[in-house]
Amino acid sequence: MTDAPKNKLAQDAFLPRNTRRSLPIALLRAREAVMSHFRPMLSAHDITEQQWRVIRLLAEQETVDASEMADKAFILAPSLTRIIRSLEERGIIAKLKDENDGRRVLLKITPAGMAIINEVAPESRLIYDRLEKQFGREKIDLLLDLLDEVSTFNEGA
Amino acid sequence: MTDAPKNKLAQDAFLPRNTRRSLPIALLRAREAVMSHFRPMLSAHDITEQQWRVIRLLAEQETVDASEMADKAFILAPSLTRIIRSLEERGIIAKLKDENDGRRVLLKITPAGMAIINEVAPESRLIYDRLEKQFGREKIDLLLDLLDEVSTFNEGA
DNA sequence: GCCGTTTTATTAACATGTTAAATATAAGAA
DNA sequence: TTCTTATATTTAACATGTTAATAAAACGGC
Repeated sequence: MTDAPKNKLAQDAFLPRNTRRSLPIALLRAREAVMSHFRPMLSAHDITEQQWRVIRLLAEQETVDASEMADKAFILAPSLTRIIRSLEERGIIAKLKDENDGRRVLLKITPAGMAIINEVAPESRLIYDRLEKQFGREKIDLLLDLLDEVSTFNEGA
Repeated sequence: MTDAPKNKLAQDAFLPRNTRRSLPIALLRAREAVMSHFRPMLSAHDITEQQWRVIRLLAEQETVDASEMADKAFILAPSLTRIIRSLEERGIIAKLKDENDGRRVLLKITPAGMAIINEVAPESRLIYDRLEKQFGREKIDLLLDLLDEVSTFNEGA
């Protein structure tokens, strides 16, 4: 107890918190815990988590342009380009041209895509409801509020 | 107002919540908001976020085997294999053999790696402290507690 | 000690994340 | 109109995420 270990870093004050109390890793862990409940179901329908985010937005809104999709599904443009290409090749979504702006790509769900939505959406809802029931609605709302606050205070930096 | 739009999905009850109240996306957004403060600094030191997670754990613990590293840094084994190879090639960490178990890979920081730690750790601490000050320590603690709960209730599924 | 099983790490293959650069179209100023 | 600038998307290049398969070493029963 008298000697401190020689091989420890000198300035403990500068060391980061342990991983369980590190916000970035805690967010990663929590997200993975949640997604682990959804991934097997999505995988059974041959779609990835990100592809599902794209597809389900097209269930809510007839046509969405790529920029709005990237924003709402929180997917970076280069990833979205690849996802769109893949989903289009598989006949799940269709690309349309915007008559008013030749730069934009409009996205639309196909009947095949709608079929996937109608299969996946209820299963997804069930899983989410179960999570909500186990964890508690109020706690989830509180968590969502806090997360929203974290997401929107970037300007002060 | 009399006719509902034809092209809307029939079973609204099955549709997921909007993206701002979707836990998976909310976690993703929050994480990105936090990391956006760290990424430029890490990038200036030519390391990625994941590489930093590996490096900094080696500042706390002399030697760590790959399994423990994967667990604590929350990095999947295949990703870790590549990160270790990259960091070793750059002389930032070293691989050792475990004399008691030929399967295991032990990791150790090098002097070059230690130099990086001594540069990055204080900057990282500053950024985190600023975030903590802006957001509030109690709020962060509450958030961490909630995230930890989310991360550890997997068994019930 | 032998053999089937388990564990640890790596490899393979494909999808996505990330930044920078390129391309095409639109918008605006001169 | 013409030129410059801004915006939307794509491409390129590299890093990581993700699952399945493989390889090698350890373990356990016999």
